[in-house]
Amino acid sequence: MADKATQAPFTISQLAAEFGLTTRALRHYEDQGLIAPQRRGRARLYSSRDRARLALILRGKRVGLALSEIKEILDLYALGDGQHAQMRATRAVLLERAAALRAQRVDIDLALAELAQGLEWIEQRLTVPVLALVDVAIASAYDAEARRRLDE
Amino acid sequence: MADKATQAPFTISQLAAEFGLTTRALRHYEDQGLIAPQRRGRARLYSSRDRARLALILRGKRVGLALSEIKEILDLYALGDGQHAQMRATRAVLLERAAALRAQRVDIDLALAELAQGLEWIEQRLTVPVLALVDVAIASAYDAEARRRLDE
DNA sequence: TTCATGCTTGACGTTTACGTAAAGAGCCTT
DNA sequence: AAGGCTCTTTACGTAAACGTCAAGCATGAA
Repeated sequence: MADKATQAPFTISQLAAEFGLTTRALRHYEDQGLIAPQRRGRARLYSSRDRARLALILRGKRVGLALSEIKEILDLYALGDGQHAQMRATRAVLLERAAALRAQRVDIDLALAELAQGLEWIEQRLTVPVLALVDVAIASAYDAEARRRLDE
Repeated sequence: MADKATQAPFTISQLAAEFGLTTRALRHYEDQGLIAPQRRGRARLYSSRDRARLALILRGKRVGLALSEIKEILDLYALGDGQHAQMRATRAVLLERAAALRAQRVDIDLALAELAQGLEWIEQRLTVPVLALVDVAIASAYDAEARRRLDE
């Protein structure tokens, strides 16, 4: 019944391996106050609770939260008083993040559109046989702008 | 006919203002070998050609190219020999960028989906009247995982 | 001549999330 | 006792694109 491989107290390298992280990353999270495993001597011992906490941290990372933001949320729940207040605060953070992500998405779409234009421009010059040199001279937006005035 | 305000040779601050950049940024582009205006004494004088080049640089930035990548493309066209070869190289870079952007968009979508889940989770706990505490206890994925085994 | 501006070249600082040594401690095995 | 392995702390390094002084020329106006 009891798994022997990954049980109760985990060493840092066990947890790192399980989540595909480096031990450095885990120590870093600790440095930043995101997690604080017990010690047996100096060595860290991660409990299941710590493991769950780490899972939350990684969730935060996946949605693009900074470690500092994740810490804020985690700290909120540490207080554990007015549940609703914490939830509302967390919701605010997440909504902000969602808005930021959507904004990023828009930027990406714009960038893709501009890229498509550039590619189209190039594709034409690569496709059109040497005959259509006229078109090239006309359609060239870049060159047009660059050559309109050749001062200096 | 001739605009007096922004004409032929531009000073660094003029160009910066026109494109909404800082002079530092322009000097940085120069440091990185992206542009090289003439000098009158030590002062930089940007020609229309430089201005067009800067416009291209900013295009590159908008689509998410690194300055080093923009430089590569620019350098390619500086050679000016086999046109097609340059275009193909540029196309390759742009296609790569497009692929990267699409990948980023997928990541964002995944993040948004995960965020939506988290928000839903929170929203329920905020909405559901105190009566449905049972549901709370059952549905809680995070808590379920965290509480299943409270070792230590 | 003296100022105010605007330009110049260094050159270190910033941000984020770790990477990468370096040097040592603790524990188990041979 | 000597390795060998995993753990520890300390601390500088990294990447990108500039930001932010600092200190000094240069030029046109007063």
